Amino acid sequence: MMSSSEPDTRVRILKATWALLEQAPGAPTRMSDIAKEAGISRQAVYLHFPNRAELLIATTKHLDEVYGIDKQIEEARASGGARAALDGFVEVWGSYIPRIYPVAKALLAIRATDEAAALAWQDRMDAVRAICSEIVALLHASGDLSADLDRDIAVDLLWTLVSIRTWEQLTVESGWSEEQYQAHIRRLLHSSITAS
Amino acid sequence: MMSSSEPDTRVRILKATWALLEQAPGAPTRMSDIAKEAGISRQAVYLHFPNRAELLIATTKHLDEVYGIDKQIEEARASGGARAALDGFVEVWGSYIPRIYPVAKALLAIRATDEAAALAWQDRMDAVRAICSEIVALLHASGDLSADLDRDIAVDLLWTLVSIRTWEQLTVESGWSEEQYQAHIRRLLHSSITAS
DNA sequence: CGTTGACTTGACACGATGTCAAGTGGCAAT
DNA sequence: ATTGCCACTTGACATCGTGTCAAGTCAACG
Repeated sequence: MMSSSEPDTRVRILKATWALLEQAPGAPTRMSDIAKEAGISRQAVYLHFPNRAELLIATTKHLDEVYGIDKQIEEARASGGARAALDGFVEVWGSYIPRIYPVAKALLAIRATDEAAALAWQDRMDAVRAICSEIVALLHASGDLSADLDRDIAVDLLWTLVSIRTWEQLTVESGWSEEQYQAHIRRLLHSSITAS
Repeated sequence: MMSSSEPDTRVRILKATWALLEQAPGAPTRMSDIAKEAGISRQAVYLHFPNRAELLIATTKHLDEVYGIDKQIEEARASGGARAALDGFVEVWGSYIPRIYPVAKALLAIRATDEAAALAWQDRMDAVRAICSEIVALLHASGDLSADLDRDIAVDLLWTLVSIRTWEQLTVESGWSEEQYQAHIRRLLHSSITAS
């Protein structure tokens, strides 16, 4: 039987990484810590992931799968009109950010020194930007895009306002609740990128 | 003559740090690189700064002094009415960010592992927030603050929209020019936090 | 002339990543 | 039952950057 060519060790490592980062979002989280949490030796981690960066990248992908974020975003985008799509996106994405934040933060940190991590992050951000672009297109098509706003500019603006960094500043640094974040970002977007 | 109790070595180190970070905003920039750039031995750097974090902190303070940022912000705030103060702040601060960005980026990076760096950064951000708070107070006093915006919320929002992270996303990541950044942030603030 | 102080040289400890080599133990095919 | 494979373990080691320590150089200044 080759039902599972790889046993659940790989997944155990991913879950251990996730758990540790979630427990202490600021902490260093060494490879040895992760191994201990997964109940295996440090070297065994390297049998599954070539290095720390790839492990973190795999962890984010694992999270994407666990919460079917793609599907959720797709549903939000397809629901009702352009403005509803925008609001839906803010809600879905705004609920997702807090869940991935600890892992995203770690990935952002090694991005500075690791090329692969930088590319992986870039990929994710490009995906978010693509969604923003679709929403702006919807707004434009329905005449709901602010008149004095170039479409490319609107995409950049939307992408920045819903970015993880912005979320971080408003919640972690300013103490906003998840509800406050969503409500005020929604209002901010309404007043700045949609037509009055 | 004790005209200079400390010769210019300290300043040479600060300038070397600045120069290296500016040349290659993404690069690692080791202590040995800085020493070489300053034309001294690696150990000599430690005669002036206890560690990497303190060196980076001192470098940012040095930058603040070189460009008298405090004075510029003060001038902008005192010029004309509340809306003029807001615009002036965006201009002064928006011109300053690109200059300090390379050093700020390095400081942000070690913030994760270094307590002192985290505190130093916190201090700087608190100072920016204080300015945002004053501007919101001015807007409120002159009736220029958007009616459906709590004052605290407005401060957080303003602070986030003019943050270095937001600047980073719009210029470095989205390719905006300095002029585009200033113009669109100004417009964004007008449409979202001031009364129509 | 001698002392002081900034700087140099060279060595070292430490912590974390990543690599290498030699096991160990279970499970499966023949 | 024996053989061989495979995931994993154990332990050692190279590397790299930070920070420390100790001894020495050299010029200025009394």
